[in-house]
Amino acid sequence: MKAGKREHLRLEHGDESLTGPVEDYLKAIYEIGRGSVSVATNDIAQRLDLTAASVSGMVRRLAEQGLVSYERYKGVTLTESGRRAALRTLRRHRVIEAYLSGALSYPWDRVHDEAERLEHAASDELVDRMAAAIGEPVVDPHGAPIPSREGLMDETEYFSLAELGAGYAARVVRVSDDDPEMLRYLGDLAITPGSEVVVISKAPYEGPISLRVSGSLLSIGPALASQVLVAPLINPEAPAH
Amino acid sequence: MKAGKREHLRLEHGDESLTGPVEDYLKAIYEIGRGSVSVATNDIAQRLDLTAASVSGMVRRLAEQGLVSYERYKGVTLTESGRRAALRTLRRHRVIEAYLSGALSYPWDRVHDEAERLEHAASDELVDRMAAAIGEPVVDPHGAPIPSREGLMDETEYFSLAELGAGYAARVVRVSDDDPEMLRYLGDLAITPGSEVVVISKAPYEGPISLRVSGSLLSIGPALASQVLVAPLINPEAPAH
DNA sequence: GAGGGGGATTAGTCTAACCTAACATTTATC
DNA sequence: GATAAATGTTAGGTTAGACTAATCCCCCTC
Repeated sequence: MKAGKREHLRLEHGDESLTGPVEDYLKAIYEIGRGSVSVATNDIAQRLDLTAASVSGMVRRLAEQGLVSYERYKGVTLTESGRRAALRTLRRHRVIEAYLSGALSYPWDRVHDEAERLEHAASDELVDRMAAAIGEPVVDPHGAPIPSREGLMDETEYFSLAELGAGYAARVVRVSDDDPEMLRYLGDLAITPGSEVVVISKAPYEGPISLRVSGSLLSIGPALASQVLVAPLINPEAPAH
Repeated sequence: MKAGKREHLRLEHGDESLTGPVEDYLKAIYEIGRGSVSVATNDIAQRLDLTAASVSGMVRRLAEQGLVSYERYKGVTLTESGRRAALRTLRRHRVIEAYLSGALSYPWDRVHDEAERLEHAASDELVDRMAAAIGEPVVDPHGAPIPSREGLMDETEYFSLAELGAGYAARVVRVSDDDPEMLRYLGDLAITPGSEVVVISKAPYEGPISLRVSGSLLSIGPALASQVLVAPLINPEAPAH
């Protein structure tokens, strides 16, 4: 059913040395639970493309290591130490993405996969040097915020483009980063962090959304629109949900 | 006795996807045997800091994968495919070292350890971009030759500074790269690839070697001198062995 | 050609992380 | 409040790669 055999590597760059898979679990738990909410094991399994049984096993080990708190059949929550580790990995990942894009002209649809591997091998020193070399970026190429060295991250939540009402203008702040094909498509449409969009109309019943983006008119489906986070512009009141 | 538990990671960046440990074995076999000579399992064990038993087991697996040819109690030799894989890893390692040093100002005594981890995670595309970004270097910061994309490497052999006779001048071409403390010391002495040394005198019975390096006089032991490879200058005949 | 010494191998364990299949628990529904 | 559906967990197996302890094989010496 699943990806099959795969092996692991204990990381030894600096701190407490977690394995690659452990870092991936912590990152997933953080991202699903937005840092604090309790997370279902099945959701972790889905995100990491593993079986639920594997996650149950790993989660128990994470609890033994004090990285999560966990009660059977209830969810999983990061402990303070797990949270710090997750943010450290997240910082590595996003700094690497930003560096690949900024310093080595990597196309934005390919930085994610490369960073996914490098984040487990790069030392904190390397990551800090990368960050310094490109001017201490605060977001990655997809607009995701980069945690600080100290483990602080901007946790502002944004509307998705799908939630924006007709007539409203907004600035794209972030797009989801793990589907290269989708990223290429968004890039073609000029829907990238920083660009300005105006919702011209929204067809009912999950219908297409018409937009103006940098002068041109285009139309996208709600599934895609929901992957684009925006900050509303000008309009005094927040758009209706 | 040894380093204990450690886990592994299947690499999936591009080619045939070897595990980190497998890449390390192939690299070690290549470096010990200079690419073609048959290598003793114990020598591999020593270099990788593993037990001989572990190496025996792994070498059998490598043979099954067609990466080495191996007959029990005889040595191990890389097959063509193993040789290619070794050179690919060596290229990754050295390009990364050169990049860290050239683009991120990493000190030369720390690039080795960082590259040792990154070489298993970086894709060939990333390595090629790094190489391009620093002008396609042909040697790493310690003077070791970088294999080409096509898997060709300069295999010139050099004398060590310990073999150089009194009175001879030479240019340092390469120093061994895996001992950070030694590298810092060599750096302090200005014994780095490209610098010119003259052997003033050599005390007998493994005694100290007096040198002139960039104007200053200094004296080093033969153990250190043997870690420094040089190309003789001017003098018509090769120095006596 | 009979030992010995040292290098190399096998035998048997261990661990992390995964899997499938079977079972348990919680939640939702009537 | 019983039962079905959904969700989660255990049991047991696999793999790569390491380890220790015990043994084997080659070759060198006498």
